Amino acid sequence: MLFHKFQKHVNDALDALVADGALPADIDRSNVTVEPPRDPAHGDLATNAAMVLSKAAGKKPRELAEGITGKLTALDDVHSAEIAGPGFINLRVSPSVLVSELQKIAELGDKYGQSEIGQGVTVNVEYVSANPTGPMHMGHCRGAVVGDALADLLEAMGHKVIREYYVNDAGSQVDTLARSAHLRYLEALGEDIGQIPEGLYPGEYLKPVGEALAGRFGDQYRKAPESEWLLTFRKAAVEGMMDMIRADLALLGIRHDIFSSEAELHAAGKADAAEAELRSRDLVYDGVLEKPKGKTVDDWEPVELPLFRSTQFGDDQDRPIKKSDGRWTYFGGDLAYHFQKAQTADELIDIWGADHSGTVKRIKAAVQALTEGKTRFDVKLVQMVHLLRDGKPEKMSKRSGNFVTIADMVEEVGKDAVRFTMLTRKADAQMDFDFAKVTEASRDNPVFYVQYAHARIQSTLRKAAEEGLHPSNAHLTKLQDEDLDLIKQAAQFPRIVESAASSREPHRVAFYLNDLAAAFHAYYNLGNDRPERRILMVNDQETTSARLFLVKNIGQTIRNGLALMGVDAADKM
RNA sequence: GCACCCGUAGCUCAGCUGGAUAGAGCGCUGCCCUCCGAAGGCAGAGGCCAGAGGUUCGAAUCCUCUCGGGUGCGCCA
Repeated sequence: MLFHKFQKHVNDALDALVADGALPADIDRSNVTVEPPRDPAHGDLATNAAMVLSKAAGKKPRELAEGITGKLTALDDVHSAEIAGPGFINLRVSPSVLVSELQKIAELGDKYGQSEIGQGVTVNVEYVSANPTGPMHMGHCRGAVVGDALADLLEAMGHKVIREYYVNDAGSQVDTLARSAHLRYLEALGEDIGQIPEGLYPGEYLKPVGEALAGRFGDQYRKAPESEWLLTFRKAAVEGMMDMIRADLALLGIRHDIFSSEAELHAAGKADAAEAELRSRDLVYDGVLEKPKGKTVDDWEPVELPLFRSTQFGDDQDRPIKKSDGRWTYFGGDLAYHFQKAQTADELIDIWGADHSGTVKRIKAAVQALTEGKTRFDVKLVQMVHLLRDGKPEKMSKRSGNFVTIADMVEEVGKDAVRFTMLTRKADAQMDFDFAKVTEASRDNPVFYVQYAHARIQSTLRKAAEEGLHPSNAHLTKLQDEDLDLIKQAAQFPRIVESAASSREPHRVAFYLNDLAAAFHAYYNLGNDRPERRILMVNDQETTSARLFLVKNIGQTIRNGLALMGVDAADKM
């Protein structure tokens, strides 16, 4: 990859200066960067090496820069190296470097942009993890897309990735679900259930579950006391909900490797084991919490509970792992769950909705305590999405009556628009999702704009083929400045993917693709005013073959980027 | 009261983990289709990066405080 190549060139130049005695051998180079400058007029790449190292080297930046440029200009890959500003070294790369990068795209195909920096490191990405009490709605959507795209990115970096969903099937909300299902079961048996009572789930999505239960058990549990059917109904209802959720996720192209059940976790004694471990290290103790501040609590009574010392890790207060009735708190289970995940992965990532931001500290504390700080653990918070239609808030769904489901969204605008749009904002900023705008065929809709670029490329290739013109790498020396500039844009791709993966910010790929598409559209339009800048020129088949080769691989790059976001590339539209 | 996130052009947002004169789209002004997809492109105007301190060769970016917006804060999940 082009950037690594020049990083190496700079590094070699520094080695050479060390050999010359011009630099101390043990100098810290970790801050040396090789990046494209913000202003293209400054060249293709710039390094800050001279500025960063000047102090330790005991030399003025420009003096050091002269030594470095001296080494760099001797290289074939370097067309020119100039010192600028406070000590930047601006590099222009040789055309041959760009041409070989283009060949690289063609050679690697779908794999262009991938890397091996993640080899040998397993990352567990937990995302969605919606409660199994109803269908997926838009509140889950962004986290689902961001988590899935992040998993794709990490895989592209060579990581082994485990995509995991934590099923909260142990809490009291599952009892509520079971009772709601029982009501639907009675309904399926022909009883008039009237209004769904307050406190139960009113959604019609439970009807099929009730029918299935009626089919399975007949009227066995019609009159039976709750204690006889609750467990059975819980299990069946959760399974029904999970089937529905899996189907909803499939609409978005999302599939998890593992669904971990909270109930099974407890049944297997994992929480007990985690508690015992933490107690042995005095990180869990029995204590009484103070009355919460800032909120009036009517029924507050001080109770002794097993508490995790999360304050030792920066949390505001210690957190209970069990309730006064002896059952595990959500946190108690989550703590054990993360410990379990850490057994099979080197790094953990959780994708959470911003409404859970208050619990980040305690779970980070727990992971740090349980893994003794050895497991890297990030919680990525995904901010709220406001649904709009033509700029006006839209909260209701026609179909479900009370909330907009993922199925509604995908049905209306399509998987690609949903996924791409969810990635057009950094995750920690709130975003608007306007039903009217995400399907608009215009410049300011990035989904369309990028897909249009790809379709335009495919169309050009088709048209060329009709005229007997084909892409070929036989005459790439015919490529001129504007062609090479487009290669430069494509050559950024591996770097962008790498930075998006390491910073855990999948939206960078979306913004990059928008830039690449813009560069292509501008390139394409050059031919409007200047016939010699057209891609297809029947009287110059050599240049045409080279440009077709270029354009074809721009298409490849766009496709690869879209694939990382789980978006299909259109060949025509 | 406390914690977390956000504050960049009139509007919606980027800003590559600290780099050079802060970018893009929309909107506004003026251009480019007898010509590969104009569903596109080119050019122009538009900024005290919320504010104040600090860190350093260098800050929109890191630290502290203030202001404004959002989210959350019980043994819920």
